[in-house]
Amino acid sequence: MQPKEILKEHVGKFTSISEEQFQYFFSRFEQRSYRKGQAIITEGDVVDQEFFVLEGCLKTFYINDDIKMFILQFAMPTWWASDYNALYSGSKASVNVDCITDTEVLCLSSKDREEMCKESHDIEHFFRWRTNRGYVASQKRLLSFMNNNTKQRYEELIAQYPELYNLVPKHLIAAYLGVSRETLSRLYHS
Amino acid sequence: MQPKEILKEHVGKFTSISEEQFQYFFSRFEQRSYRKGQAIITEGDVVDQEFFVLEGCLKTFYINDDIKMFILQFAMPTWWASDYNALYSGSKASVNVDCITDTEVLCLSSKDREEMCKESHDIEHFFRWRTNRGYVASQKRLLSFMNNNTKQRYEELIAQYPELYNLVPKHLIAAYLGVSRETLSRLYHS
DNA sequence: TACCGAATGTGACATATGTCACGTGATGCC
DNA sequence: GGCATCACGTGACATATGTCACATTCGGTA
Repeated sequence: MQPKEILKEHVGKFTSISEEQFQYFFSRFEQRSYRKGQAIITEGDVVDQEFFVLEGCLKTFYINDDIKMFILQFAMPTWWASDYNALYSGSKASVNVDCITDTEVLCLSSKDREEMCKESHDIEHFFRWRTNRGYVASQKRLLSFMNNNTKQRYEELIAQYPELYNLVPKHLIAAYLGVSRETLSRLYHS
Repeated sequence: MQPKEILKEHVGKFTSISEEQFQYFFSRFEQRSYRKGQAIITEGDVVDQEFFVLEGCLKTFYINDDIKMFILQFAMPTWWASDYNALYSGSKASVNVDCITDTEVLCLSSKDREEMCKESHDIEHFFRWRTNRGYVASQKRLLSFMNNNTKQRYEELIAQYPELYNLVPKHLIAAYLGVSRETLSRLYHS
């Protein structure tokens, strides 16, 4: 499927906009290719863009003072990634985004997003529902963190994204679940 | 401060709308009073309203199969509370909302929210930014869960809401932090 | 081919946390 | 006044998890 169609199908899930308006919407995105391992956002960067994944897989992560990595999100196709705290507040990035595999994204600047939201009620509607969905997903993950043990969270993750099992090294899965790689390993080998 | 002024100041933080439009916005809310301990949303309910806290304190919580409570949010004045998963998806409530103290809220139905968002671009803009803020707060809490230990999370919470220290029983603080009340107690008594 | 580094598994041990039990003090209600 | 309930602290112990150390496997590369 072409990038334009992927985005259109995604937008169509939340709102109905005219073909003409979609063309305009799409024209504001810039397509980019990244290689496996490449960084997209690094801690301390000025963040003025967000990324819609067409193909491949990104991770959003945080490195603490003890050099431990925590993964906030794996961004699979049709998911958005950025440092939204920095993006919305104008502060410097406190999290990193990089590529787990070769990845194709559509990139949208904050300036373009806000301009389009101002010009078009429909587009603002789309972004409201996109964030609604993100908020609910984030709340669900929080609840899962408190309520489920590591094994349950692992199985939940793999059930939701079976492709992660072969795509992503286990120590990254562990960093997403918030446990050490040893603990994850012992979950299903003892 | 009057309810109308509290809401107006809150809305003004995210968007600038005309006095006339704000009057209309406000007219769609219904003010309600609840008593300490009273339930506002119970698991299994149909959820078609959200609540803006004017005064007092709510908690949003989940009870798991082992009858353990996990608190997703304390809703202080000018915060919103509901089961947003249920509210946005139309499913039945999976979380509960009740009153920690006597509480005054402004209540808005989903129907009214969506009607107003459709009628008014400015109001849709407001709700987009409200959810943006909620999303960022949720992400921060998730990160805090993974990165900080219980003591750090406790101090972070009290620094953010000093009034909680005297307002809320310690076992509820523990349920927010995701630890047992005994563990919380030992944090600062041993 | 030989070597290196990354990913993974696993044993040993320390630490954090949960669970259960019990005691105390404060509060509210009959 | 007396009783029940709740909030809270704390000791004892089990369990889960982190940390450190080391071995193995596998791909990629010189």
